[in-house]
Amino acid sequence: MKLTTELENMILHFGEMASRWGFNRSVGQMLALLVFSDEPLSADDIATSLSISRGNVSMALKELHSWRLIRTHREPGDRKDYFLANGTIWELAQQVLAERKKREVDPTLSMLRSQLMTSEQDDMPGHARQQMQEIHDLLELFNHWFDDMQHMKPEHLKALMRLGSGVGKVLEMTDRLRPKTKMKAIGND
Amino acid sequence: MKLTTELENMILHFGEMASRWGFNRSVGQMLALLVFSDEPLSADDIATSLSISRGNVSMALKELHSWRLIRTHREPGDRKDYFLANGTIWELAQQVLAERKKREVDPTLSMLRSQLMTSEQDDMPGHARQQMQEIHDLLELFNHWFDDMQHMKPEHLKALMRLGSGVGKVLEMTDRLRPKTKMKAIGND
DNA sequence: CTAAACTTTCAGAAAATACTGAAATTACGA
DNA sequence: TCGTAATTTCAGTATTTTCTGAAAGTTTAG
Repeated sequence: MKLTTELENMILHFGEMASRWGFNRSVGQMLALLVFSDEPLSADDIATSLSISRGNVSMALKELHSWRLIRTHREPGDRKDYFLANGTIWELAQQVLAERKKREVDPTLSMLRSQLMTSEQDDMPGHARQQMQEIHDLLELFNHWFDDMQHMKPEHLKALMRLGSGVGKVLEMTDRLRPKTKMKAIGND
Repeated sequence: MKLTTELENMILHFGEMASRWGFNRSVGQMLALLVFSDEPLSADDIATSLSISRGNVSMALKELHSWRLIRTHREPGDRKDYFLANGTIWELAQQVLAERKKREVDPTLSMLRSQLMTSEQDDMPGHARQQMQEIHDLLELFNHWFDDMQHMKPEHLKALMRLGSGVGKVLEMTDRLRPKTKMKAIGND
């Protein structure tokens, strides 16, 4: 696996961005390498291409598996494992977002939920409790919305995104035309 | 600023989550403290409440300012600066997302853009170039959509999120009724 | 202008995170 | 089942990130 300078630069860039995306440099570089490779690569291929240790590759592969971003391919009569990206770019992005939601949102939501449940009329200042409720409600809204979006067909989701805020206009109009539907929450400012 | 155990726990939680949200523990704790406080706090108040050094507070305040998450309040006849959260929870969340987009998406998008512009018919493998194009298109779509959403009124945006994937149904229906609008991209799978 | 009150900076220390490589373990073909 | 090829683990090391506290800088009342 000889890399051109340009591909190499792109892989290095993904390595540098990795920590901002929730994983470490090696994981980022390896994901890029596998996404850009048109054939599955062995762990040794990866270690050689990126000049990192075999042990590091093994740990990073585990991490990538746990994010469901790669899968293993086995060649009959060959003991080696070969690895490749687990789906299209769109699917990988969905997977990353889902995993990040799980790590970045869910723990806080559950902490807020239990806090707001248990403490009834505490010695906690009213303003603090109110702010916690706001954060809770925002995260809950986000969570439901996100789950819903994840279940939409990619093509529908893409079309919806392309429509952008235009969707608001369409819904307002629809609402005016059909005031008995559940969309009536729109336009109440 | 004496903290109750429960408030304290919540602040510690925000500190632990901070690194996943793009800042460090002190910044996370301080943001939580200021969000939950019903009055502006001085740098010394903060250092005392959180048991961290004055220097650390100063650096974290700079960071919070750069994210536009706090603002400074000055009391006439008092030399101290006092700090408070810069808006509602919703506004703070928007601000965090905007800043994260800037740090997590924009650099990669511009790198991909220049790569795809300059290299015409390179020695770069076709599959790699194709994948880069896919990532580029996805990030561009996301960026436009995100900008659009940011310009919507919070109440409209909340209503839209509450509607969830229901919006797809509404649009499909609207589309069937009004096939000449630009929403016709919906439903082509 | 001076001095006290407050804030910022930054070198070094501490803590957290990532990486290496050799040893242990596992998986496979014969 | 055995031997070997491959993978995983993890203790030790290296690197990166964060934090401290003292010194330098800034602001303001008098």
